[in-house]
Amino acid sequence: MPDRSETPKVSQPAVRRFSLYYRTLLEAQGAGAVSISSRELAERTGVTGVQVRKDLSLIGSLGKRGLGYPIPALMRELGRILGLDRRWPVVLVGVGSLGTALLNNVRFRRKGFPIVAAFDIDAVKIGVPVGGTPIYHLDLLPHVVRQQEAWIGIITCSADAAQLVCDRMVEAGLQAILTYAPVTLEVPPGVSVRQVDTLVELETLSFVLRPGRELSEDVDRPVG
Amino acid sequence: MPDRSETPKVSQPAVRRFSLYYRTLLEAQGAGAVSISSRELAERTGVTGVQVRKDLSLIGSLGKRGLGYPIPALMRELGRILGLDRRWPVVLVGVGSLGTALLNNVRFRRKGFPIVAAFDIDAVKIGVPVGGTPIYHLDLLPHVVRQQEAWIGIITCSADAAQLVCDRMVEAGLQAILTYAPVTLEVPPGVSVRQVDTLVELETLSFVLRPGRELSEDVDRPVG
DNA sequence: GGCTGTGAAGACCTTCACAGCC
DNA sequence: GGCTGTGAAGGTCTTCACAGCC
Repeated sequence: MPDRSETPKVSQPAVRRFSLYYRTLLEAQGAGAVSISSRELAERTGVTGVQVRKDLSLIGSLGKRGLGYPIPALMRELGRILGLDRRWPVVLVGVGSLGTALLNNVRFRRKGFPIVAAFDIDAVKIGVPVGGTPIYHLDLLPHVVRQQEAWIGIITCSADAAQLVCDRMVEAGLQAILTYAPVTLEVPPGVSVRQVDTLVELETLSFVLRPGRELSEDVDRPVG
Repeated sequence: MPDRSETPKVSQPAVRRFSLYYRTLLEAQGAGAVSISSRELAERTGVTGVQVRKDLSLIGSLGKRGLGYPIPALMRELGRILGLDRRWPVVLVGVGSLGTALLNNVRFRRKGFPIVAAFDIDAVKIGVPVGGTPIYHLDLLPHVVRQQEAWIGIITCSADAAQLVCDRMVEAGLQAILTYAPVTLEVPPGVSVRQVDTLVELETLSFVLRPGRELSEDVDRPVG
């Protein structure tokens, strides 16, 4: 079966690097640059130059030998592959301190991932906007998801409630979930989950620090 | 050269899974279990059974065929490998909303990673403890790091300040840094960096959601 | 029957070496 | 000289198949 898709096969690690490249290109463009070399892209993202070229060769021969890559064309392609050529409304459940921190971050809105609504079950929190985002009762989730055409949900509630919240998100039609709760979520096929867990990160660090390692060496810099 | 170390070579992905196994063992132990099968460990962490057995075989033949793995022995070994057999004091720089959220999380203290001090340069924040943690001026970092014997630092300041804060952490002697700032940090060899970036996670999700993918499929569930 | 342990195979990802273009 | 592009090699991680034990 021929691959009709315009998007080449790109691995999970490559997606993360693409995201870093895109950010760097945005900065370089803001600084007035019109093209950029794989070496500079590499230095500013913490990967090797060959890796950058290999990654970018996947999306076609955009680079000019001796010159580097044209920033506008590269951004257009990367943006298309990452799905950044549109706006992705996001909903958030769990308006605790972490949820509040995310709601106060204007970066997501600026980058095309506006948190359009947040949900909780605490009557005290409902109705009082945080960072300009309205807070609704969790029961309104399906309605708002449909109305706003949201596909992505963020879970910032307690570990105890996370699976229940996840189930309701799936029920409401969300197909991608980013969770900060320290539990493994079960989802039906077709739904993507990403988990951010600070404790796991700290334990990864204590692993490299623990006595017994022969020599300190750089740990790679995955984007977490 | 013979490997005198008691710790087998364990890959980065394996470390993350070990962390998940450890958490699950803790839960199972709390529920009164004394042994656990690879299948159950697998289901509760979202990895495959073979993967669990392969991982655990690295640390010696602790399992009993037909019975599963003895929880206490397994936890002891995993804990030793992850470096959880001691307490790791942590310092944090940047008492904004994200920093505050982390300071209010009691989980880190309970799990052996107490945030013993936080730092900022905003006079309004200095001196007012958050979540029981004292807030000092950034200039005191080296002193507190030495006094508390901290090795791990968390960066929750703005992107602009992150590299400077990172440099001061390294100067103060920290060897492991967990950063939430969306910039690639440069550190000397011997210092480990982990980065958590919500926007990169969201872009990873928009990648799987973008139109053009032939069929929805599960994205693996890496832990942050 | 249920379960662990492990060499071999496979899939995946990165690095190397070098060809090719400006 | 500077830089990109890419097949081949190398390395790492996961899955398979099945042996072995309770």
